[in-house]
Amino acid sequence: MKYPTRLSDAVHIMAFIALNPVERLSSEKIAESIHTNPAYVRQLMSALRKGNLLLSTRGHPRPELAREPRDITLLDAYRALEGNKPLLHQDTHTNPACGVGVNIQLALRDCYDCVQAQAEAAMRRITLQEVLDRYAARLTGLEGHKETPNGSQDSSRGCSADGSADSPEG
Amino acid sequence: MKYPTRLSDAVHIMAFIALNPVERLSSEKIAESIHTNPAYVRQLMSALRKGNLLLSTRGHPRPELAREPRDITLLDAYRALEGNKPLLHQDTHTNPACGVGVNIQLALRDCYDCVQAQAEAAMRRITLQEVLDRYAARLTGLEGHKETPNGSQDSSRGCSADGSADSPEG
DNA sequence: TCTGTTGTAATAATAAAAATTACATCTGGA
DNA sequence: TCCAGATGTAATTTTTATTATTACAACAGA
Repeated sequence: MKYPTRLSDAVHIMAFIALNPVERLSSEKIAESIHTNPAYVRQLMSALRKGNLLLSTRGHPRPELAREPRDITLLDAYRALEGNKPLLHQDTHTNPACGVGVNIQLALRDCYDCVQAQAEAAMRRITLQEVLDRYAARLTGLEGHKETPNGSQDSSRGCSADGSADSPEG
Repeated sequence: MKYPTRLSDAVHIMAFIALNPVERLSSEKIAESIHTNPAYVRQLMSALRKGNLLLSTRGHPRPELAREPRDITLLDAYRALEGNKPLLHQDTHTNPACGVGVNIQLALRDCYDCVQAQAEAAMRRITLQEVLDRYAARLTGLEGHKETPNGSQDSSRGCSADGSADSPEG
């Protein structure tokens, strides 16, 4: 760290809950898996709860997902944790006396909105179920090496970037 | 701040150079517009130079773009500044003894790669020329309120997110 | 009541980003 | 050649978002 890992940790929490629907699941137990502390886990769970993704009650170590994994998207989690915070950040401290600079940043905002929209569209297509499927595929892959064993969602959909593959700058 | 604004500042620098092809342009002058210090500007310029986006020589206050604005994409700048750093970060500090946690993060990586690919595709479609066009549109918009006055690239292309518009979580 | 847990606030520690300082090196002109 | 002004770059400090930690009231269940 210290790059933000809230989204990763939040998905971790939800996946962990989905994978342990039966047994007691305290924030301490989850924290052990993430290798962090229980209070941080509870903070993330609090955000997920406010985002209507998680159900949990005080003093009761049995958190539940509020919806089916296939109805929880990465974007849902992102919104719950980050609100409307963008992935790319403008510089809002340019010289106000320099109209050129101000307008360049404003022009950039339109462009960043494009990038944000595409990224969010991708996040909206990724469900918790897909993460779980990929997780399961990894586990079986360690022994048999099959693809998407339960395929409740098309995990092999791929994600071709319509602008073609990565090009060497030149 | 302190969200990263390197990309924004780098685009600012390139746009500023494109808009001032004639006069002397010292790093101090550019820094004035960004409202930062010359050394930071030179650091960014150094990265852009190494990315083959900028030409400049020691002691010579006349930086030039290495390519036409329409041949410089946002992704080019991103690569020059950030290399392969992703927009979303995995948590690489999960408990190694917890196979569940490890594999969840690995499953997440595949998903993040999707998001990254879409975001980069969007960045690849945005050129410096488009930023300049939007800048020009803003300036004229302040008086006449016209759209894309010089239209060297279709600035009004828009950026529909194929996953449909933003949905209220529910 | 007692133990264990959650929900939440407040504070500290960590680390990435930007700001700053310093200086060797170069250009162009006197 | 010498000087002023600039760049390129390294090193250090400051700032601040993120995570870690501490603390505790409120609640569940036995």
